Amino acid sequence: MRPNDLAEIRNLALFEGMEEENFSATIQAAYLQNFPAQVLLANEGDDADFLFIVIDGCVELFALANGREATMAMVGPADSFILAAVIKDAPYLMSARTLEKSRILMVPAQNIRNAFEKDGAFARATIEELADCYRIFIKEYKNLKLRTAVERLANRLLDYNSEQGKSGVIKLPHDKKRLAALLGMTPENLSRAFITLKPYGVKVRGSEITLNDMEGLITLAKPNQLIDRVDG
Amino acid sequence: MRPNDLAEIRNLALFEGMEEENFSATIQAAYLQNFPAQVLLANEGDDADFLFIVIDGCVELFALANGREATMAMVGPADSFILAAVIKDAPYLMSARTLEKSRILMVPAQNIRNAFEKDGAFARATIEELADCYRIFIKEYKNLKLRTAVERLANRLLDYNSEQGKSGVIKLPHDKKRLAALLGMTPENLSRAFITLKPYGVKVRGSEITLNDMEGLITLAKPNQLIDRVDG
DNA sequence: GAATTTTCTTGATAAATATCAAATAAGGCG
DNA sequence: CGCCTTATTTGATATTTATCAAGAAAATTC
Repeated sequence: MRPNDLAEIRNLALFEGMEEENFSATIQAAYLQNFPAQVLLANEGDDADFLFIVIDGCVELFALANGREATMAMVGPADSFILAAVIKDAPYLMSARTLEKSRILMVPAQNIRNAFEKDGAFARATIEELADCYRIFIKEYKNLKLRTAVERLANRLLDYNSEQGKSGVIKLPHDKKRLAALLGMTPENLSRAFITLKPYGVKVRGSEITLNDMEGLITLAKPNQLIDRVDG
Repeated sequence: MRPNDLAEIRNLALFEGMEEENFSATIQAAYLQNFPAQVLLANEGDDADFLFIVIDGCVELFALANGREATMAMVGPADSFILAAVIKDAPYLMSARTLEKSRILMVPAQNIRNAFEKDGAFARATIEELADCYRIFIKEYKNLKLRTAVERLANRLLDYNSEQGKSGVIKLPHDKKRLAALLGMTPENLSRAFITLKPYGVKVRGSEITLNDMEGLITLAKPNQLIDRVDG
């Protein structure tokens, strides 16, 4: 592992307050790996052998059942995933695949569990991290249960706009098939949802979306701090 | 607070390993309250002033948006709720109401946060509790995203059957309006879902359900350890 | 840059789910 | 018990979403 990488990892919220001794012991056992796109990192149902942390790139968390596939979340730099399974020493509830070339830190589950037994600061950081991830999923669950497909899309566009500097011009961060899966709809439906949003100033040109009527879009979307990541 | 109650609370997973000193400090500040049915205990959007723990009774967690209401979870004895908001010192993402006469322990949020700063055992118990609740919600999210309404009902019936001694005769723990909301459908749709399950040996007599064809029902439901609480 | 593959869109249709209205059943109360 | 309220079911219909089948557009490969 390069010293650069080490510093970057040390700065992750999860490891920040950890005692030096515990940090080096934990990291010594970890692997920083480069993966190409479309690699399966974890398989739903398998025992939680590793905690994963995305250093660079993008990972899709998904689940399968009854011949259907659901995208559960997209994970980017500085995000960990499947922490709860690692803590419970239980099977992963989600699978994970890289969507692009990605650098991933893999920490053996046992080391994580040892570390928060020994290190109070790490235990507290773990609590924070868990609470954060937990709240994100509660919001996603509310999103799915309380909103129609068009509303979910509208709010997601507002989120992307906020993340990308509120310029009114968005670059979709994933292809539309994946965006559809993330929003809990089919690709065909996503196309139609975009058409439904046309009267609200939403212009689609490939993966570039322009928002020309923020007022109108917000009226339709009704963004909500208790559901959305960022408020439009 | 009666000594009986105190012993009961001491045995809750969350407080079990806590140092005596921290436990009494935490509990001294807490309230054990009796509430009638239909009392709003927490309101979505409010600051997290209390961690709630159900000692007796039943509490519904729900959320509102766009004129719709979604039931998020049902909480029973020994379950805590809205722990993540308390930890993050952030607004509740869900509201909570008693469904029946209930005894609820209310611990001021600040005491919880103090306690896991000071007490390693409590921090670890908090991690476990959070991870458990988190995984339950991931499962619910998968349930909603991967299954049809009829499948969700079929699996819920199998869960209830497992919980209630696998006798093949179930007493629904909530009225059908609430069951429908919990399963993410309308009451009308729940009625029709029961009719759909009739050929699979599901007999409805009020809130008593009889399962006469477990084989068939399981074939339809395809219960899944990675979604359901208990495997049929 | 032409061919090929993949992604995205569109149209037609089907299935799932919700809504509205009314009837029925069940439970609580005087 | 009989009345009244609430919960549940049923029917008719509308809406939402999915599916299937082509096309059109983009991206990739050679």
